[in-house]
Amino acid sequence: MTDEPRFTEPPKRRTDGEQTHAQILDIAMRLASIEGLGSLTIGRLARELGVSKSGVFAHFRSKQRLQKETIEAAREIFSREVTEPALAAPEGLARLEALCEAFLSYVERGVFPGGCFFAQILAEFDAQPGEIRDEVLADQRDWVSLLEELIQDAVRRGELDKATDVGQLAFELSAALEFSNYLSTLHRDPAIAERGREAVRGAIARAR
Amino acid sequence: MTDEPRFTEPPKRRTDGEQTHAQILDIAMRLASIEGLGSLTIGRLARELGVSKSGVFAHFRSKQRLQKETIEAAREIFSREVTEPALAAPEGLARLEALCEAFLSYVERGVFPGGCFFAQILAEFDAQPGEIRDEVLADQRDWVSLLEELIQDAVRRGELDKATDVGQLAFELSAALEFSNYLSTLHRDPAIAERGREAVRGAIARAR
DNA sequence: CCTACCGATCGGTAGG
DNA sequence: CCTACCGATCGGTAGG
Repeated sequence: MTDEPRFTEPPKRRTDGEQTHAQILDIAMRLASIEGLGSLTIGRLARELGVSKSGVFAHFRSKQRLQKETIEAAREIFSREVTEPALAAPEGLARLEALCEAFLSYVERGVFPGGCFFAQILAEFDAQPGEIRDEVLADQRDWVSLLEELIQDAVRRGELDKATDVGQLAFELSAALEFSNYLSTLHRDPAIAERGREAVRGAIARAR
Repeated sequence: MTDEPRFTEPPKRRTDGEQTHAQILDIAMRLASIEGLGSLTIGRLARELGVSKSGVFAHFRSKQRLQKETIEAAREIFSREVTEPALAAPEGLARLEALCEAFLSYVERGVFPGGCFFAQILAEFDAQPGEIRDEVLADQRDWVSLLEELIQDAVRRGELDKATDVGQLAFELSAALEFSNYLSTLHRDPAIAERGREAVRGAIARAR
């Protein structure tokens, strides 16, 4: 691979070892979003970075550990790019709408080159019991909890109907967002994100 | 012996080679629905079937070919389990509803042990250009075309509103069905299919 | 369908 | 971070 633009270096000082560690995880996240977390190999990462295989291995000591740290690094990106911007919106319905828009924007902006990292590993590990699937389950629950919390807030404030089925609305919003992610990635067509936006608008309008 | 003419012999009697070929594809579909089409290996299939690696290899002559034939075999299962039963319903809205229900039932019945085969390879190959992705694209287009056709029929018959956005409704139904598949597979909770059913009912009700 | 093999790559270890 | 290595497995070939 060629040198790709990196995130601008944060002002804090890192040791060389910490920098390399972070660089490995950066490449790992991008690769995993495209080819899956199971297709990650230590040798491949070493080639991409131009170091020896055992040079990469030394940072993680097992493939499982590499996979888990890659998920953890992706969580930080997701928080920074989706959750935190949305939580900056005013509480209530506006914040719920901001979260949905932040997700669609994150897919459109290509934060991960293979689409949403967590949508990828959901489909990859949904039927493969083990520690990775448990992580996927936890992330899925956190996402649904966040959505339900924002929906509940909007209901409490009278911006959504008291009779709203909170779990059902969270399901329908998630379905629109995640399917939008898969189709956008497949077709590379910006019109797909608009389908997602319309679905989100419709689901929210019906709950008013 | 088998030298005598047999009039009772079913015409679909296969040679041993054809039977083995079909058995390999059967295991390949199941495995791919769980672990992905990229994780299929010839050696693994050989072990599962109790034959030699090159015994399996001889049937396909390349991994690509194995993958493509696996997709083709899965299409036949999908037709038999989802599309054909739905097309047996009366034309119009009833047929559209039958298709959605047939999909949810196919997921619930565990036709593939890892959930819908095509949802799996959609997520797996959406960002990996190549011949497999092209197959995924074609299948996705066929699915959307079928949905849109049934929606259009229902509109023509006055069972759905003339103002219905056909493409948008097809998107929303697909989103509910596919997300239902991923979550059902992840949680192994029958309540998820009900979320899907409710989402389908809602989307159709709004288009009436 | 088999045995016997090929070069490449896998995750991981030893020792520095 | 490196070289050098381990046994296992990969896709694929040769010859039967």
